[in-house]
Amino acid sequence: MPHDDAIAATFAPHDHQQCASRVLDEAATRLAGQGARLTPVRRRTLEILLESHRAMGAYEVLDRLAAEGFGRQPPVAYRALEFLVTHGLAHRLQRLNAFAACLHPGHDHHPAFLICRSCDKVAEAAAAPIRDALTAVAAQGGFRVERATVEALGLCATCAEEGVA
Amino acid sequence: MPHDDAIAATFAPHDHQQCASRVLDEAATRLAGQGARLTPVRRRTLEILLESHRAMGAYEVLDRLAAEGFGRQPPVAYRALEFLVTHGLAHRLQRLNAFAACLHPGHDHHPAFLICRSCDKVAEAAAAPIRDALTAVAAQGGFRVERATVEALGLCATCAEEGVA
DNA sequence: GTTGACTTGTTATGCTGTAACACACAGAAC
DNA sequence: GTTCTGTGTGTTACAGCATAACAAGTCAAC
Ligand SMILES: [Zn+2]
Ligand SMILES: [Zn+2]
Ligand SMILES: [Zn+2]
Ligand SMILES: [Zn+2]
Repeated sequence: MPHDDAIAATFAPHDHQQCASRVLDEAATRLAGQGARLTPVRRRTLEILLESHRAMGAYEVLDRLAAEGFGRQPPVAYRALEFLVTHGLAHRLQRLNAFAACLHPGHDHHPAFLICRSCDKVAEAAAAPIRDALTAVAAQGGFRVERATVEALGLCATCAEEGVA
Repeated sequence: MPHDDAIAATFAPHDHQQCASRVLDEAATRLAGQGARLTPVRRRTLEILLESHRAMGAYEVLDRLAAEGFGRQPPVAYRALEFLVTHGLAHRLQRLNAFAACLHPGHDHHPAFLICRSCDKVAEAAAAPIRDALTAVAAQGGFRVERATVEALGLCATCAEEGVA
């Protein structure tokens, strides 16, 4: 589960090199434990997503892969992305038709997303309290929630401090 | 705001004829008050959405409109749908790339959606408690939520009673 | 070394959404 | 009543997102 300040850490300036390589290590370890293979395309795709905290469209990822000698047809990117999502290493953002690397693989695989409309960065927030509220409201109507999509658009602390309205 | 049992009412069998015409009346009244025009295409589009409690894709709506003598090109449907969404008479569902009529126009324009995976119907739930939880979690990270997308996939009471797993 | 599961690449196509332009029509200005 | 202006409706053409179906390479297991 993300710490209370995992959100702020995402948006604030930080040693992103270390941030990315930590996630990559965790990902490799995690996959090894599942017997899944982090092949070159898949690894490179994850690295590309990890270059920033933004979400990227599949075709944006594809352009990068193609430029580096991988296939240049859509399924190449979509398959790698689907693999990452399936194994909890990336998330899909419905609002953006885009993908973002998961920053704490192995924890909460259906987090709430906070998308800054100014810097475009995406943070993952603990979904449990939100899911609880949703489940409660739904239960009053006899509805059983199985999966929830929670994506918030707004302004991050860093952008707010810089005076973005 | 939806009543506690507005959710159940959506999924359970009911006098949908009356359900639809009530919404249509409210919509007309509401638009008149805003000086907006419920033209034939727009009205028909809303009626089509109101035929069921399901969400429809823009092209599905377009086919219907075209069959009834309206234009057969995508912008015809997208424009009518955009108008309805802008005026709070319909909602867009991100997960489904689809649109559904708003069942209580004028109340909570950013509800949480409950989508039944069995009967495909969509209900609107009170978003306030969920938004509060989300806002609180985000605030801990310094993030200010402006708009939130909350869409739950699950099973409605009616389908559950019918033994759908 | 052959089998079979998996991965990666391709071509082709389908679904979703928008930009730009032409015309019709209503109400205001004259 | 004519002209102007804004809004609405229709078109063509295109952009962006996603998948189906097939071919060929890899690699461990047998
Ligand atoms: Zn980082
Ligand atoms: Zn920001
Ligand atoms: Zn109804
Ligand atoms: Zn149902």
